[in-house]
Amino acid sequence: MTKIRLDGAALAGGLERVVSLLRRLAAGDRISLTTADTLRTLDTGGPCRISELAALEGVTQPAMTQLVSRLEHDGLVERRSHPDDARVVMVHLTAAGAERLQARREARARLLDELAGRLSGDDRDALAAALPALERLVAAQTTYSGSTTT
Amino acid sequence: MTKIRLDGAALAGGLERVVSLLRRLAAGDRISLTTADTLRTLDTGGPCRISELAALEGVTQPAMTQLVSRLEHDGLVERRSHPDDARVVMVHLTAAGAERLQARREARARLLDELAGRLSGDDRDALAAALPALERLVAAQTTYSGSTTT
DNA sequence: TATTGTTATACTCTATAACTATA
DNA sequence: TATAGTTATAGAGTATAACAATA
Repeated sequence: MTKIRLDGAALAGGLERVVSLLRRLAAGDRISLTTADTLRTLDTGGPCRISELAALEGVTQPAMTQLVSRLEHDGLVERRSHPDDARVVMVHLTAAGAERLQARREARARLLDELAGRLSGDDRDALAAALPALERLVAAQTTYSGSTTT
Repeated sequence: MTKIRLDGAALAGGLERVVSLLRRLAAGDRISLTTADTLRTLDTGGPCRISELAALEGVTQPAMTQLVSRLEHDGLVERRSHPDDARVVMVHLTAAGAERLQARREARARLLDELAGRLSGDDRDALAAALPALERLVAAQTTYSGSTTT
């Protein structure tokens, strides 16, 4: 299509704007980015221990303990014990949590559908074609983790 | 390329993951998302009044007053008076603020370059081709604003 | 009287440090 | 002794309400 080579700076700028966009779309939301992303992690990756969730979300273990406590209080997740190690707490997404996440996604999808409706057909095609690549870009980071020392 | 029609839900899911990715990349950062986005807004849109910044970032006017005070204390922005209306405070990005933003972008660009390096050439092309569309998607929202009542 | 911004106060969320329980 | 998680305390950031200055 284009001969333009992908430039990290351009990509960073584009993604930076995406964050800005989503922040504005989610402005009316009660739920914080960390909270939403934690639910998303549990949804896509399945049950997870506190320490691993903390590492994934880039917060401390105590902070994740409290976040999980809030989510548990709201009925969105459940604490369960690990069968082989009594020290470990496995966090499970509840049906209510999955529903909450789904509702949030649908609301966002409606807004994005509306925005996408203002684009040209070519633009929409370009976005649709890039989604799988975006998926793999994120996967590359997840695999990467470990030496993310700033 | 693909015949797949752009689906708001798929787009929402993809963008959701992008946020997750960038949050993790920025984990070591001192600077918050709101702070970074405020600097970005000033950089791309030029000087701006407090109330407008607050509306753009989805925070209250007092919160923006305090954020601007912190940024001013750090030398990243400057308060100047509006020539025609003495009530208005115009917030200007300083050279130091622009540098800080640039440094953050470059660090991010390096990481993204590294991640993109693990993708196939086709994937990189797809991302490069989608960036202008992404740009226009964000622009559509900016134009939109006003009736974003949840 | 309406608008722009600031100050006062309370609440949420997070980090660091100290602690408990299990391996 | 090391690991997983919790509790205690303090600090950053935000919201609501009350206020000051200008239009």
